[in-house]
Amino acid sequence: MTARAASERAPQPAEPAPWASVRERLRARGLRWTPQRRVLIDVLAASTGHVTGSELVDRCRAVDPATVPSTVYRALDVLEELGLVSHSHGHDGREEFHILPDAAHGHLHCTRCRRTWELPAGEAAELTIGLHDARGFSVDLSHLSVGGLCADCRGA
Amino acid sequence: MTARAASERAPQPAEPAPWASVRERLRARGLRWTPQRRVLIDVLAASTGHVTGSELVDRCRAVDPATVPSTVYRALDVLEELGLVSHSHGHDGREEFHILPDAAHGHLHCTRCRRTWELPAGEAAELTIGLHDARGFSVDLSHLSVGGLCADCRGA
DNA sequence: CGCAGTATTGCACGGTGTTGCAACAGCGGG
DNA sequence: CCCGCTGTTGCAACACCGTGCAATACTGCG
Repeated sequence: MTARAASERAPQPAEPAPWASVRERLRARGLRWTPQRRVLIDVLAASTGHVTGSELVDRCRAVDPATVPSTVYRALDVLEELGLVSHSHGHDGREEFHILPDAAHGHLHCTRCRRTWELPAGEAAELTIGLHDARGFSVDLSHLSVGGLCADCRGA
Repeated sequence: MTARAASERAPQPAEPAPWASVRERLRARGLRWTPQRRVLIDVLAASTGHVTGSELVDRCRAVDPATVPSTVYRALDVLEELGLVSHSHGHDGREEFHILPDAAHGHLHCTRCRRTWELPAGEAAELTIGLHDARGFSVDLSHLSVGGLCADCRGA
């Protein structure tokens, strides 16, 4: 039966370390563990990459139809403080949440095809360092979102 | 005085060339000159720097109480195509319009004090060139908005 | 000057997020 | 095991912005 080769990230209910400790992390801050937050955590644990706010609201509603948007958004604020998600604004100003940011990075999004890519810190280093030296400005890479045309769309 | 050095593009107050020719520029494209657009142009000509969409709506309403938001936003779209304004998204995803962009440039905004600064193309050159070379991605500088902490707020 | 054609307007409605507030419910203590 | 403190929720209302659609009014033309 599938032996121990389970390390191959397969059927995985996706519930690794970070999410498991959320409850304790909340308690440690005097914050509370509620059914609504549990739902959101479940949804997040089952998602990856980028999601918009309303998308998360929808998914939560799928689990618990009684879900209310404001609660989800407020819960996301809390989780952002814990560093479990980060958000930035897409081309249209809509919120995009980034789940479990493994490393600070920005985003690149094509104005035409709307695809997005991650922008590792390294590629933005000269900008961040330059601004830091020249102006004392400390860039928040996770909120950085660079718009433009991707290679494919430039061709067209 | 200052002789022919007039080439130094400065003296005009708030109603220089660009706005005066808007009507012709619209006509040249088969677009129309309407009272609503005139109001917006007046408002824009009297403003400088950055303004949010709703701020413009308010100012237009001050001139003509019958102003409707959707009309203003659509007019702004048109003016953006003419290159008279450009917009980007502020820290909160709200639209920020930049009037009469003299040169492509991005924005820097402090997450704490909410002040914003312009980011001249030069300072972002390494980023834009780097992305162009490495990924064939062509950055749209005018939509670039970099968040973070300004020197003052970093101190605090 | 009046007409026809089409760009625009106004309006109503939809989507995404935020906020104030009263009621509720975790969580620790007695 | 019940109590109370305080963090949270749900609701309702609001703000900002976009869009579909029918009515309107610029514009160029005859």
